[in-house]
Amino acid sequence: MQGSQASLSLADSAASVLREEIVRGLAAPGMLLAEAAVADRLGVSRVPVREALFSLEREGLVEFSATGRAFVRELTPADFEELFTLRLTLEPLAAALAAPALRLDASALERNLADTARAESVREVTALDLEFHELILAASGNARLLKLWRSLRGELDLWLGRLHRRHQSQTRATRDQTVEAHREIIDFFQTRPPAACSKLLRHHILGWREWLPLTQEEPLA
Amino acid sequence: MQGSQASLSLADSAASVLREEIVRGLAAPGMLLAEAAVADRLGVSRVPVREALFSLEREGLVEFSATGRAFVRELTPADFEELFTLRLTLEPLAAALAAPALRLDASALERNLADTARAESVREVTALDLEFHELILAASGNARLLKLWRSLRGELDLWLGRLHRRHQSQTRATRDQTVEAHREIIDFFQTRPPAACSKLLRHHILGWREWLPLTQEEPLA
DNA sequence: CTGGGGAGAACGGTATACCGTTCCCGGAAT
DNA sequence: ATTCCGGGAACGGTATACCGTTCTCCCCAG
Repeated sequence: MQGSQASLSLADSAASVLREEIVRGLAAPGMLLAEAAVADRLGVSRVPVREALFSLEREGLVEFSATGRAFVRELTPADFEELFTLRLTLEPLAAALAAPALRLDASALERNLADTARAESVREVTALDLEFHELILAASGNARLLKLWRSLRGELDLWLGRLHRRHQSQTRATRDQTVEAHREIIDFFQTRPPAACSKLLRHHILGWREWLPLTQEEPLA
Repeated sequence: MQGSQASLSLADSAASVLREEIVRGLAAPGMLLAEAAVADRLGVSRVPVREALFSLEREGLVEFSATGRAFVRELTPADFEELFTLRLTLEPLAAALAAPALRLDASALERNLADTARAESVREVTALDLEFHELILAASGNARLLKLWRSLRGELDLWLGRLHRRHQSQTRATRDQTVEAHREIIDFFQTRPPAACSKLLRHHILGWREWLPLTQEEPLA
């Protein structure tokens, strides 16, 4: 599956365009996203843009000033810590809940893993990595849990994009490491009880943070 | 700081009105909330109503059909289980994170407790109860954690409103029980380590669920 | 009585326009 | 040079209008 577009509404496609621009770093952090300007640039009216901005706010990519102006989100190391803490809580829970279902059918995870093994850029690996985790959340059967996780995903994309842009990560090493770790996770789901899967996820995320090229440099202009 | 109103926007006030109607049960579950009809009724245009509906969707009080029509949320017992599971995860985490701050200053919790002791209706107790928990989330220092919890609060209000409307709960018993439990929680924060506070919150929530007059009757027309 | 089809009403998506507020920059006073 | 102030441009909040789609209900055929 690659499509996922299906966004017939201008609001959705406007959100897609802006999301892409923000995550790729084409829109500088702190930059004003004036409704009229964006609308003009995208060739639509302000209404869909307005909705798109609200969506992006929910995703954490945009923040509003007290007077209602939208800006590209600024990220601080503290923000990352918050995200990390929440992943560390939500994902092990999801793993425990999803274990029974994934024991019966881990084919979606397997497909993702196969795709990851073929990935040819860090960007691709990162996207598939997040997708892998989202599959576990989805398999948890708790729709709200998945929704909460998704509300964090935009910021995650943003962070990873910035980090990897700054540090030219090694594609091969990144990919192999990801594949190996995910392989182990799938095997756990197939053979170990839910509690073990939960703990493994926790360690996986701890390791993920360890591995990230985190530095407290300036927020990147 | 006491205000917090400041909602000059029609969108916000429209959301408030609708929220109140939904939580109080004046708007039946499944009822269509047509933009034009609501706008007409509230004496505003469709634009602010539209935004209000999106806000309420984020709060879980409204759901959209595939074609974009807004309906008052229908709740099933499974929905409640999801909420319960998430509280059971998020709140102990928040308690652990908030413990250091609350050890230094639990005055907000104390004030809430005093108010609760004076409450004269189940509705009041319930509102103050949720407020108590939200104070802990706020004290965790993790803004996103608080945001996640808040995104569940609307549904919680909705559930509790329905349950208590159906079962005429005893005000005095409810209040005394709540005060006692919250008293213990505050004391833990003052004297025990974060891990103990975390566990207590977990038990508190387990007890809360136990106590609720849950029944699998029809979804209540 | 039941199922299918069509017409009209209902509804949401979007464009455009207006208004009050906020923002920003330059000039004047210190 | 710095601060304060004012005015015009920029921006968001809202109202209104139009259009295509979806719903709904009734009528007709079986």
